[in-house]
Amino acid sequence: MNVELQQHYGYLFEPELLQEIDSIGVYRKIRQGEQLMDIGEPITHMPLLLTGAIKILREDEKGDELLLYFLEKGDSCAMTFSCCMGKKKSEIRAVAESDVELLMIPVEKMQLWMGQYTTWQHYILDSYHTRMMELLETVDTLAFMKMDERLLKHLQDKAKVNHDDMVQTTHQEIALDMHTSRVVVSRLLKKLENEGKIQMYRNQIRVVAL
DNA sequence: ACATTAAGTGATT
DNA sequence: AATCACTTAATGT
Repeated sequence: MNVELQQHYGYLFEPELLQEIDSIGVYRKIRQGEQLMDIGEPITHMPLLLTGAIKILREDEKGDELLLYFLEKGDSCAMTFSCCMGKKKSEIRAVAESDVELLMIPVEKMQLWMGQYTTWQHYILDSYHTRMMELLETVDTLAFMKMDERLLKHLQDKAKVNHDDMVQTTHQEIALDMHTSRVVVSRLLKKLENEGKIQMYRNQIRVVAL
């Protein structure tokens, strides 16, 4: 049995279900920055995160991206639930935020388990709810917060999912994630640094205010 | 030493 | 807050 699986999901599922997940789930390791899923791709599997974090992005007609939320260990992607039922295509893009280990569960199995295991049912519904809440939070952030607040929140989130106050990124990358320009990011970052909330280095930012 | 990439700045809309 | 044009700084070859 996979150690990480036992560790992060052991308390959620009964032994029989864990056993099934362990034998059926396809173990995959993804390096940081690699893409797991793209917009328009059909969804065949559902990911169960074991280690690391994934960022979920939306894209507009022009190919500009916008970060929706992060997934961490113990999380799964809500989009798969709704999409795979009707054999729909993905509406989002998933990119490994850090090195990631995960188990891929075939859609058919996840449907089967819905009827077989109540713990699985709860997990799926609960996960769906959590994703929905996160989505609402990002909507709030976009609608009500100013750029400088959004920027700080983004850095804090990034620090959180990576479990490191040293965020490894460039101004350009942040700008892409937040759908703004690099110049704006640079200026706001400097402001945040003056306020003592962060410290800047090349390719790195230390988040002081967590 | 030179080229490339990241970050800083002032001006304009 | 976005864009342009340009400078400066850090890093790789």
